[in-house]
Amino acid sequence: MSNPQRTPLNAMQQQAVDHGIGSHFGPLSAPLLVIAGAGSGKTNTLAHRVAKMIQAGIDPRRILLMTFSRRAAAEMTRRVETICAKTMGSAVGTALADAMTWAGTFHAVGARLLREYAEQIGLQPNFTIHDREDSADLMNLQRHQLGFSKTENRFPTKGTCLAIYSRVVNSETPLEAVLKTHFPWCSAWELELRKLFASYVEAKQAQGVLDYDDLLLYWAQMVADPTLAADIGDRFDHIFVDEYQDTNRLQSSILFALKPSGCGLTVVGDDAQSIYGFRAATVRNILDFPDQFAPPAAVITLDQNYRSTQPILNAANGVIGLAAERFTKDLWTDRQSSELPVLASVRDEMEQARYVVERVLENREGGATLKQQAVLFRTSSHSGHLEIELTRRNIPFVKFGGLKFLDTAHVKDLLALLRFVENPRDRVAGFRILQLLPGVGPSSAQRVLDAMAEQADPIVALAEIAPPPRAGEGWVGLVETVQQLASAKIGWPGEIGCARAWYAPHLERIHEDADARQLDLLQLEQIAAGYPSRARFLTDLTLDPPDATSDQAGVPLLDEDYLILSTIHSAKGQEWKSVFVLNAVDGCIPSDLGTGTTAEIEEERRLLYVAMTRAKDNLYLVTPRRFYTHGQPTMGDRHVFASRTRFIPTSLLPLFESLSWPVLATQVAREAAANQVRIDVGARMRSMWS
DNA sequence: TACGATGATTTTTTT
DNA sequence: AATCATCGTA
Repeated sequence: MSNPQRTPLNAMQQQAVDHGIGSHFGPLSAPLLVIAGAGSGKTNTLAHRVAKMIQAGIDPRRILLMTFSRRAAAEMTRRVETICAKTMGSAVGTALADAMTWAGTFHAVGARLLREYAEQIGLQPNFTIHDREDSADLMNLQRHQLGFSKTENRFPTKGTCLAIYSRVVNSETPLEAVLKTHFPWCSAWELELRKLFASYVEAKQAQGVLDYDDLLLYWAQMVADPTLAADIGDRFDHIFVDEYQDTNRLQSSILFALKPSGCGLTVVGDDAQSIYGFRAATVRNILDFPDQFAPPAAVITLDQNYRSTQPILNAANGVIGLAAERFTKDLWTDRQSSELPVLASVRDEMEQARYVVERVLENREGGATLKQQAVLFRTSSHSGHLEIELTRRNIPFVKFGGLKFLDTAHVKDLLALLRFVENPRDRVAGFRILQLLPGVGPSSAQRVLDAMAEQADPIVALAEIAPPPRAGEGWVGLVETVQQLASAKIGWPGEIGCARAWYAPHLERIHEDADARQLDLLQLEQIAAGYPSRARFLTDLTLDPPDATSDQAGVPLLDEDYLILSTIHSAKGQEWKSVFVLNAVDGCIPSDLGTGTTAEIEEERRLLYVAMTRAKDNLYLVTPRRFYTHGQPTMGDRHVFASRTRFIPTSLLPLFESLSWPVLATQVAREAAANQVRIDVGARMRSMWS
């Protein structure tokens, strides 16, 4: 995330910065929508606007800034600080930006407010938060309890159930409609699903547990009460929302409840970059925003791009220009270049990996560091071959998206223990921990948790319960550890060391590669040391997990150079000198899994657009002519022939430089082969007569 | 009741 | 490749 623009603000940017500030509205300006195209200096503009408000006397603690990731929030505050420091003196500027305490994701801000208001809305303040997998596990428990796991026809899996539930909540749409449009193959289960969801909600409440959706849902419910809405809304003079195209109905409901008049509201986004439809985000939020208010919100469009060269923009505009729905703008730039984006055809994914590595190294020779280059892909697994090739050639890389550190079993085990101590009614955590003991399975665990749930103090109850019959000596160790952790005698971060000491022998017993995993846990302990308390650690980690994985355990040091590998989704808001897009073929982009509706296909098109617009100087789209389908029992061959993505039809080809790699492979090979041949013509001639 | 083995079914993207 | 349900065995 370098600064794309060092020149002064352009006219439109300045207008966005100044809107409503210093007018008769005062700093509490009328609502503003900024349509900010890719690379249009959005972050910079927004940071200037925030800084200007602070300079105008607004208390930074009364500014709410909601971004898509914590990383984006941190970047924004950093920029605000720089700007303030320049104009107000560095000490003052830094102090003011430090006071921007309300910067984070919707979910993180929601969690913080809910803890504060817990008592008033009937929540226990020490609630724990379930990540996606914990939620799925709880859903699974209810699914079993209701007997849906042994229906005659297969009942939807826990993941599917959760996805349906989540969409109902986030899109504020009835179950029936959600099933019909997004999960038609589950329509027959509507009645059972309704029952399941009811029981899921009850379980969460009984256990003092919230899932991701609850953070928004409870918040929305809270501000549905006018008194509370006014109370919370008045805490903020101004609310900024970034990436507004990727918010859902629930989020916009919250926003309008906080600021019903729209005064003090700035939202920023780009309708052409809406790529989170699968999370119930709707592009309507941004398109309909102006008309929510009377008079309508002001709209300012930033369409000058400071990032990419004109040929890259031409290609990107070409792709998005074929969208079914017309978009609000075309991007343009001053950055001329004679280099067209490359469309490289390679034999298969192996060749693709080699091609990318060759180009990356070549670029490095040309002066670009590894960090200035990124490889993007639709699905996490698409980078598999590349990762192997990079490892083989000792090129360091960091991967964003896909499987994470926190999703590994051993990390989850350790966190579950801490969460169980934090909230002993959290059955998913308890279930997991209890079953780590040899001789304890689902039913023993169930019994223990039932007995704990009945008592006022579950921790005390745990010590008094008769141990499960086959739990053995491990039982005492667990009980003692839990009590010790709960007693608060050790304190934070010492507790995690204690938890790890208990877990170590189990890790040893369960996993072959215990040593490598042990290192992960040590790293977790390091991370834990940076948090003030157990509660904060658990909350922050689930809401903002470290999102990178690399070939080594842990992320390389900051001063090391490494190549970026990322899913397109995780690449949002970022930019690199050179960008490679893997598998630009039908079946990958668009993914053949979700090409049911036109809306889904359109989202895939925008995904390619997002990927292309990350590039500053060089863009390479790679298309393997065939790739191997792993897993699915495809009839006969395990590979499938691929064709160029449908989003780049022949009419767009002039915008690219098409090439095949390895260059002239067959020709070179033929020449080489011809060179190898040695025949003795003379001998043949002689033998003709013998 | 715990737990390993076997056979069937499968969605990707993330706070 | 991975997960889930069910069955057989201790």
